[in-house]
Amino acid sequence: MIEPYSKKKHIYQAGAKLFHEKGYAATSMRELATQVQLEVSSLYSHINSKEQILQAVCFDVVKQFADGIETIFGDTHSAKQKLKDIIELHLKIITENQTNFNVFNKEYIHMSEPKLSEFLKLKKEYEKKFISILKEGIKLGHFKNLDPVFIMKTLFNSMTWVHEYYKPNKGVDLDMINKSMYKLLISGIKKKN
Amino acid sequence: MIEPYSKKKHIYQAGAKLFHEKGYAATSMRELATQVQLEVSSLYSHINSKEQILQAVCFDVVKQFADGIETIFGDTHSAKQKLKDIIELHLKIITENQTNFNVFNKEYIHMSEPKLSEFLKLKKEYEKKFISILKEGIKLGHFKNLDPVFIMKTLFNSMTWVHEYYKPNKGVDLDMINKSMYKLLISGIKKKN
DNA sequence: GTCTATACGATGATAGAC
DNA sequence: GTCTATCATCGTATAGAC
Repeated sequence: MIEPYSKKKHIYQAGAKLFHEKGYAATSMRELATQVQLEVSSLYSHINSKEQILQAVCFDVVKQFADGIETIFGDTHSAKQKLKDIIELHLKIITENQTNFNVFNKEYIHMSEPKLSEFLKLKKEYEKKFISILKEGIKLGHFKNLDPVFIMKTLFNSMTWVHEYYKPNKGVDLDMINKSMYKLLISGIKKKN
Repeated sequence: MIEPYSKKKHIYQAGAKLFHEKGYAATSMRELATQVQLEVSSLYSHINSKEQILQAVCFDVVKQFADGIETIFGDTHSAKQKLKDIIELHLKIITENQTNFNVFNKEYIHMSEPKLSEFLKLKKEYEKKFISILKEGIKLGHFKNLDPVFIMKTLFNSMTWVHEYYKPNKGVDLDMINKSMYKLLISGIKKKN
């Protein structure tokens, strides 16, 4: 293996899993220690604090969003194509980081300052680019004339649950989810006649 | 006042607010006591446990959903009209119970058995009625032929954030949100040409 | 109903031996 | 790096005086 087995990584992953299942505040270091078969105190040879694990997860995910939107934002496609790419980006991140995305989405609030503000800043920058793409599409008359913030929030939240649905070994793959979600979000529930 | 001031109700409301702001597990009884200007021990003259507050909130909201969908399910409207009513029901519950809805949506997991199972049963029953309405609309060719579970989950989550947007004193009222959301969900982001 | 006092287990984190 | 032992604090909840 290029990447050698790392106990540190193991602790981070087990931590994220517990945060996902029970919530950050309800997860104890003792439980995490049990999961990775160490005594509690031994954890601290690998990490500095419980919150450090949360920070790593949240920043990892928010950076994936930031990088993704920067690429989309920077290229020369139409607003319509960019929106399609954004939906694809979301679904890719959510399905590829099921555990981490959930922690990012629900538990970030438990970070303390100054990390919390740093995190929120990255999130805000992402949203600004998202909104400006929506604005462009509205201006060009391709998207409905609704508040872009309203559209963005609706879109973002509409996709937050898909990790529950994603079962790649049972025939529910990313491509199928992409197509269904795109149809639903772009042209709505109503069937054309 | 018809409804006399009740310290018990005050405690429940303050509790829900804290659960909403900090999460159930991260909220302490000491903090709640401070909020309602009592000593911790005095709280227990009004409530039996912290979890009791969570239970009250979660069951209150899930019953609003259950009652609402039963009415919609039982009447003679078309599937299209029923779906419109469901969207309206969601938005009404979310905006009228901003704090409680959030706790219901994010913190229910912290209930212990057997209350948790009881709660999940009510939620499931609600979802079944929702799905059967979607199935009917699909069968009649009014809705797109997508997995009704996929549609339901997307719809539900797309609306979970609107309490952040609802500012009735600043011109953002329920009627406006209803119209925007209906447009967006039924016919999508794409503008007709 | 509210208080003071307290029970007592769980919490995140550290010290120091090996 | 891992352990045992321990710390200080906080958690929910109770007992009993007033």
